[in-house]
Amino acid sequence: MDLSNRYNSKESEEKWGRFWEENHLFHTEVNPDKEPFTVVIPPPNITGILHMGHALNNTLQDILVRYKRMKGLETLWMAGTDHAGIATQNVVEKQIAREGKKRQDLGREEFLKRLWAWQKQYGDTIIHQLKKLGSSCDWDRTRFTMDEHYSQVVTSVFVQLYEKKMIYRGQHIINWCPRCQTALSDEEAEHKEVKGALYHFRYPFKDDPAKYVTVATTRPETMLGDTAVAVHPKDKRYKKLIGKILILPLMNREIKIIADEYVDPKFGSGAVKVTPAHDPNDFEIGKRHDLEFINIMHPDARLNEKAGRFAGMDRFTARKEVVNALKELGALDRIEDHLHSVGHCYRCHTVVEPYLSKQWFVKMKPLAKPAIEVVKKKKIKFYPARWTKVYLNWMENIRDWCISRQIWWGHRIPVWYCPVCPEDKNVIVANMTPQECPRCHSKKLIQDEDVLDTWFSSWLWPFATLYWPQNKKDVEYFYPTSVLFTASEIIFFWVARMIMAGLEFTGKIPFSDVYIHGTVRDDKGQKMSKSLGNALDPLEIINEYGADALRFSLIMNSGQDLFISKDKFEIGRNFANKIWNATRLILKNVPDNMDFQKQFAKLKPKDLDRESCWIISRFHSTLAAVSRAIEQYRFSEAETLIYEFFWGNYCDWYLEMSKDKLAQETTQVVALSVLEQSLKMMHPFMPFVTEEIASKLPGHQGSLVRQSWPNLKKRLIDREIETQMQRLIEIIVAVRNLRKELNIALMEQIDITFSVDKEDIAFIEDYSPVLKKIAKINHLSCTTKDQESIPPLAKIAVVGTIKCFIPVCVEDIQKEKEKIEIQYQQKLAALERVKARLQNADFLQKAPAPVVEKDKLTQETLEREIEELKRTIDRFSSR
RNA sequence: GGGCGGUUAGCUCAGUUGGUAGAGCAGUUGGCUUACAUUCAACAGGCCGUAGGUUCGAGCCCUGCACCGCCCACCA
Repeated sequence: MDLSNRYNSKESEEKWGRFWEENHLFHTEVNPDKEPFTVVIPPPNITGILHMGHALNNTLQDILVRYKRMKGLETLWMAGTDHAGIATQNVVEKQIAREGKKRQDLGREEFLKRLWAWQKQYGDTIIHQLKKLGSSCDWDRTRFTMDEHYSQVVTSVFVQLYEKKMIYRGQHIINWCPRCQTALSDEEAEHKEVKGALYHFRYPFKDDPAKYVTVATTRPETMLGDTAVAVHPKDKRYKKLIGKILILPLMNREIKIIADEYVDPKFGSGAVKVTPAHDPNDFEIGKRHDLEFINIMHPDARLNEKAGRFAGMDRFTARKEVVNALKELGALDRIEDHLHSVGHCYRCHTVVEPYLSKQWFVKMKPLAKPAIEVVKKKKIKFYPARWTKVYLNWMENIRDWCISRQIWWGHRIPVWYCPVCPEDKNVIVANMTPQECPRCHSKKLIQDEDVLDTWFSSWLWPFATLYWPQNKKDVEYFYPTSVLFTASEIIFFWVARMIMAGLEFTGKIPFSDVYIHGTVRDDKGQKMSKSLGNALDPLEIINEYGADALRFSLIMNSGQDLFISKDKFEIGRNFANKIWNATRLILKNVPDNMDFQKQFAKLKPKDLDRESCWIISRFHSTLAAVSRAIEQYRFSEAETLIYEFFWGNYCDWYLEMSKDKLAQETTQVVALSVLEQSLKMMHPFMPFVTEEIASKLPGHQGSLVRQSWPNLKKRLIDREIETQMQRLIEIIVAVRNLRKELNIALMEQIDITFSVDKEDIAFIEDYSPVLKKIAKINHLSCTTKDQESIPPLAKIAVVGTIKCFIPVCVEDIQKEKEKIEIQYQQKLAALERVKARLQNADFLQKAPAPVVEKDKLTQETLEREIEELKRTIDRFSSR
């Protein structure tokens, strides 16, 4: 067979990708004879394209899934995409903004049409990209979070929770994104440390305007909505002032001094301005003291008419203006630098505003309780285990979940309001659009405008994708799923909520293992993102290096967080190429129609040479370790083992030792068998190249996908021979060392003598043929230690108890010595020159710094080299 | 404020029952040996952050400290 000396990744990826898909090799069915293994994909958002995080996440899943499939389990990897409410709506809004339009210009219906069009296009794109990566999902089952059935499940789950009184609607301070113009959950507000300022203001007393109370804030504009000042009830400084009236500057509103335990007397002045409509703590204080709630802001964060003369200003403009105005009034006490954490929208990074509004919430405490239990009882385990604590800590302090979003793209909240019935009795929650109000039979019902949080659908993913609850057969067989792969950022958003939903709705845990992998960063440690311009595009890497190279290299680096630069992908590409070329060597030498598997089965140990026994033993040792590593989710370790075995043992030593025996049938059979078994072992990691190569082996049929994982044969593991071969390798390295020292070319035949203990004579004799061949030894003599006679002028290398030496003649040594002495003198002279230059520079102080630096470096280098040469000369003299 | 992770060769990192420090890349030297220059051979390079402790023995276990990074929290 004639094969190119470079592995062509593009060609075979296209070929095998198509082959797998056309033959539905990843398709799964309920099969009572087989044990099921299920993984659900973390559904990528339909916002755009595959990034490195996806590549890592899906490679990890694919390795395990392909491994389990080969182990004979009925392995379902559920594929799909997420509608990603806010994120997708944002990108489509940007798209129509280019036409100069807003979503309101299109209207809800038209806008949603655009979104569905987007979904059609980008949903397919991302699936296509997952396929290019080699992901072996059951594509026949591909789901989308807004599929009809899936949406029904979302609705029914909402209704269920509502009926259990676990969903409620209420006025609360929520995180509001003024740009997306929607409420966010606490998790969707990312807190970042920001250098801000703490502004101290003076609020004068009504009855004595000369006196005042100092309060502090990081958001001056909110003072326009203040309705009280709070102090700690036991604070001596303020005790007698409680109940007094202050005049709120700029607004000239009378506000009372109230006492509340919340206030920390040690912070600032010990007095707090209270803005119940714009701060969660103040909101609570406001409720406790029955204060007025003044909302001073429009949804887009411009101030409203309640803000007096500041109305219409953006919040940050108003911030400056309020400070200026207070300064003019003499009410500004001081401004301090202040480091504090500020919430940002996780989708558009705008500073979120604590905002009072009416939203839907899920009561989380009752859901969290069993979800804490299952993790504490180790029904669900995190890998690495340290994430358990992170999970538990969050769950134990969980707060209610704001699930309504003021956007259009998503699952519409299944709530209708009757305009006739009174305010608190007008809510109708139903699975289907109700025809009339059950109380007053009015037919003019109005549906809630809002949609549900994206994660309110994602949390059902492990079972809703199986057509729960209708498809009992699939659910019973494939659910609970086996393991979930995700990044740590997603634990709260998704993992925790899936556990709660699984327990609440199916009564079962959704998965038993959670594998948390690292984040992909650039080589400087920054998160990869399009906006930073440091993102490496997986598709570009696939194009340039190949999908297997991408996969292999990513996993190689996946111990913790990954710091990736482009050149890291060479290791995978080179390895794929190495496998390819090893195969070329073998195929060149074996007949096309050889039934090597059958012949291998018939081989007896006595038919085999030592190298063959060794490589077979090494294969099975590696296989055992690789299987164990995969089962324990130690994927990078598994790859290292494979790499060392295939390149370091099979190619570097076995094939080198066997090259000239490849005409012999036994060698052919062993070489081919180990290759074929190795391909199977490597297939989960590098599916394309292994398929391509396997297909070229004699007698090969079909695909590796459904072949079985190599059988571990412990009796073929021979520790003894592995140790012996290790020793032999060390000896060969030592001999090569000698040649290097003596300047003898690698290919030049040499004579060598070994001086060994008596019991090692047999070892040397046994291995002498291969030793002579690999180390290019012409004449090999062996003496025992008691009668050894090493000539005085020999080069000696010691390997354990074995000494090897080559005699050398006096002239050679003399010549070499002279050469080195000349070098030594030259370097010494050079050093003197550099030193002189440096001294001169110091003295005159006019040499530019780089020159001095360079000379210093040169001096260091020279000194090191001189040291080295001196040592060499000493060695010559001691002989 | 609480919690977690890291600190090992110039760079990126392995190092799971505590037993004489490893890989890849970069570097130096030498090889076009018809499988592979996406290669082969050889070399060099580490008080394993710091101070103590446990132990016959610590990169690994315990304690303190320093620096870096991450997460959580109602830090007006």
